[in-house]
Amino acid sequence: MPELPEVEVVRRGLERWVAHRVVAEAEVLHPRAVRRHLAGADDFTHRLKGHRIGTPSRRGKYLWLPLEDTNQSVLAHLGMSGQLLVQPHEAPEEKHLRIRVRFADGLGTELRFVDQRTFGGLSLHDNTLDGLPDVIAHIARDPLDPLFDDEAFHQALRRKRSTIKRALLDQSLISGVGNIYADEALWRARLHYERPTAGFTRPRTAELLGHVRDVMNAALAVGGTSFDSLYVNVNGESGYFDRSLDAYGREGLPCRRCGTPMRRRPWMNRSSYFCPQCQRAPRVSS
DNA sequence: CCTAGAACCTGCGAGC
DNA sequence: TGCTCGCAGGTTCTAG
Repeated sequence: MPELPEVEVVRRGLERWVAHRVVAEAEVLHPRAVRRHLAGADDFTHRLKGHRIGTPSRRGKYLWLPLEDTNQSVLAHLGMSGQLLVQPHEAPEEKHLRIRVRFADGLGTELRFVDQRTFGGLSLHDNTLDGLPDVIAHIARDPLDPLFDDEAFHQALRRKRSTIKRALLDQSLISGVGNIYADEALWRARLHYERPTAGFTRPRTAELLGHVRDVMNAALAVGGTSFDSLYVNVNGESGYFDRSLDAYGREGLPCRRCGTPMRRRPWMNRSSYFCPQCQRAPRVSS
């Protein structure tokens, strides 16, 4: 479940159902799921065994499980279709089950990484001094992080010679925003996705960040966005925010503000949804 | 250095 | 019925 609210829903589930348990055995069923663990699948399983899981953390769309009494964490990225599920041992194997982790306790459940498209995966890394897996040191803080620096983000926008949606999706500037929440925040802010970032004023940046935070918090409150069974929490349940989307997926439907039919435009191998009336294209579009 | 675009995967629904 | 095409919530590498 790709974007920040969906990943945070998963993190909370792991905190409740997986934290403080000791790994008995891990099993890698598809090598691609551990490709970011450069030492390979055998090394991954060997190093997990016998360690206790600490409190799960998250930055943007990445989450990680610290291994207590080590300086390492299991890093997880869900990619486009990854799921982390807590399942009873006897539950039938999912079609795209890639990794299984069993625990040394009598709770009767195991952790499963299921991923249809295999863009996601698990890997083990050393932590930096702030307790962050070293390979994601370049990922910016996310907008729900109390230490996110609004002013630094604004200055970064001004320096870029790019457009606003590209910047929102740039995980080294601001993390956790993906295609859905970018379109939602831009609709709320009445900004066209191809607005150049260089001309952003401080109030405009502040307003946009406010909308990013509002839409993510609203989604989080109802368990995230899921259009289908691919995006679920650790118990396999869907969130409800798809009912509250104002832009994403609403091609041809009336804008909820002005009634103008919403449009979809191919953009960066995906789509951008916007209201042609409320979100006017910049005069010089590149 | 920077930015834009393609590549990486599998499956589903629409259209022929 | 069955084929092909376009599309899907992300990241990363390459070309310019």
